[in-house]
Amino acid sequence: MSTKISLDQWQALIAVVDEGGYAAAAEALGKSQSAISYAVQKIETELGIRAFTLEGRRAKLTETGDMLYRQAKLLLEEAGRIENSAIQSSHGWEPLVRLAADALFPRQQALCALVTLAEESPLTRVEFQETVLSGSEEALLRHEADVVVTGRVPPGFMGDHLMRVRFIAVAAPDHPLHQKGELSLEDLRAHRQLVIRDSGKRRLDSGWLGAEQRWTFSYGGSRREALLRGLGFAWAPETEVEEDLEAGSLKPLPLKEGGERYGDLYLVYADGQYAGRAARFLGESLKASCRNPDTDH
Amino acid sequence: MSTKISLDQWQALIAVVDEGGYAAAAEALGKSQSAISYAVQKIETELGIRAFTLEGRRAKLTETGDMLYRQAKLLLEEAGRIENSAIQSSHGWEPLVRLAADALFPRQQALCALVTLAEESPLTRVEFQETVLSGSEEALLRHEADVVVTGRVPPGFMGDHLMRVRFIAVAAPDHPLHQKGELSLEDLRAHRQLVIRDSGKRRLDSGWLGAEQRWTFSYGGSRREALLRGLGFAWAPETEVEEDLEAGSLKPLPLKEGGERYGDLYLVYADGQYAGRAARFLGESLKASCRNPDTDH
DNA sequence: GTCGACATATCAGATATTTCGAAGATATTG
DNA sequence: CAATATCTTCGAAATATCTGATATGTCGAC
Repeated sequence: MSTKISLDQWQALIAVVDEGGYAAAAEALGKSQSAISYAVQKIETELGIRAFTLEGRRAKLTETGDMLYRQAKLLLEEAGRIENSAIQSSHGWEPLVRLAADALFPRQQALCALVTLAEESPLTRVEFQETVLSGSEEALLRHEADVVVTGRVPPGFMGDHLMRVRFIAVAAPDHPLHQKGELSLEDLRAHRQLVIRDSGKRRLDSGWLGAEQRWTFSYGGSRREALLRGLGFAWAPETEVEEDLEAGSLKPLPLKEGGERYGDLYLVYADGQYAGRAARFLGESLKASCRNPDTDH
Repeated sequence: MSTKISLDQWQALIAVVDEGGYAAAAEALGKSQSAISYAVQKIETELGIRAFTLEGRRAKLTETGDMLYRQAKLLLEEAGRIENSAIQSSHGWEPLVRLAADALFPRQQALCALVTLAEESPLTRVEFQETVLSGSEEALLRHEADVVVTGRVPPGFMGDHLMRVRFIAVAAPDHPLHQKGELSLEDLRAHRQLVIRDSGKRRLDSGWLGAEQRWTFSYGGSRREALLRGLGFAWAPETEVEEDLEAGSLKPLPLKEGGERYGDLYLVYADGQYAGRAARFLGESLKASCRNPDTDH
């Protein structure tokens, strides 16, 4: 493997782009302009390409330069991550754990696990991202989370089965669908379905059911509002609508067939066997909370 | 971003592991032994960890060191790739294009596109990997291919729809299923199904159909043999069994319902908009061959 | 136990690379 | 056209890395 270009050199290039100029880059990196200039030139001569062109008195990225910038940025992030994880692997708890959980996962259980973690390691900060459909997978692939609860485990990752989620079709009690007695899936097709938008960049249509009309919500809370107002029906995870069912503000649709759908959720560590101590602890807490759902608090 | 450790230092660590010792690593990198020692120590002091322990007179990786080794190896590969792609982005054709195509994709069309590429750029070498199910996705995620034909586009990648594949259930003419007249899916369940093994590390069961018995083949050719001998039935892409159907050595099963299944194939570039010239050309050829399947040769 | 072969650690000086500061080049601004 | 802003260039200085010699420690043989 060649590797003629050092990380410092890539960093110089990145700084020039991010800071908008050689001088600013030098400032940001605590070096002199000429050092930056030297580093960038070195990249250009070593690779035999031009990363910047002098557009007037301003440096402008070339097409090639843009490619290098993006890739190098990932490279540096990767390098930084390795160093951090090294430090954390020997010392105790990492300072930050990022959890990405599919919205299907009961929020209660996630919070419960986070509380358990906080009790064990109060100094570990937490970032909690709620994702929809491909969002959790994406967080994993982009290394934007350390612990992920997802419905699909991408190839190359190990997933622990966490729980099975039961979906039921629900609507407000005064919704027209509740006036018809037993329903077939065909009956649903004619009514408005309320779905939640994929939080991933690539919007996957989950295609639950080919309803003619569908309204899309970016967040479960707003969908619930719409459901309560009778604006449509939805396939919702049992746990999400439990309270509304008890309160009678939502009622399950009386489907003849296919009245239940299931989805599975898996626990995945972004760093596999090298997950940090806090990540591992959080993962175990999540698993525990799925084994004894009664001990919720 | 911290990045206290340089690529050269990581390279030293990697060489020590790969070559089995400091002295050998020095030899391999064309440096002195003390330089290696210095580099590794620098990593250890900067990160405050120990990568090696002296086990007797031999250096042995610690748990932490093992983690670093693996991650650093990826880091260096990444760095090398960036440099290469930079060089290629300005100069013409890259020297190597790696195509990973799902086995569902008609081999004829893949080869046809490769021939077109070879005519245009004879010096570009080609690596062609045939994958099954998650295998193509995995090739993409691990950056083991430049151009991928896959049934599933992982989040974060852009996929062009290439073609729709029609599956039909087939068996040899003398197979018991052909004696029964019209069949339901239930009838299939009782017979042996011949499936192709997922080529990804994580073996996904595609769960086409819950047959009680299934035999798994790692390669389509061997499954065909088994089909011809009447050892079971299979869901096969239309194009794959075309000839056998014409020759009468296989017959489609007369299913009452669900006699057809469909799968979609997408074209994905591993490097997105920065795909090399040859990769792009190959991708376009693949798309063209799907638009005019008649021009095959 | 003592010795030699082997493997890594350490040290001082040599070498290479990176950085700095100042001066130079070029384009924009008023 | 001067004043300003920005990147380049260049020699000198600072820093990091490397080398070769030597130290330390282990293993196995006798």
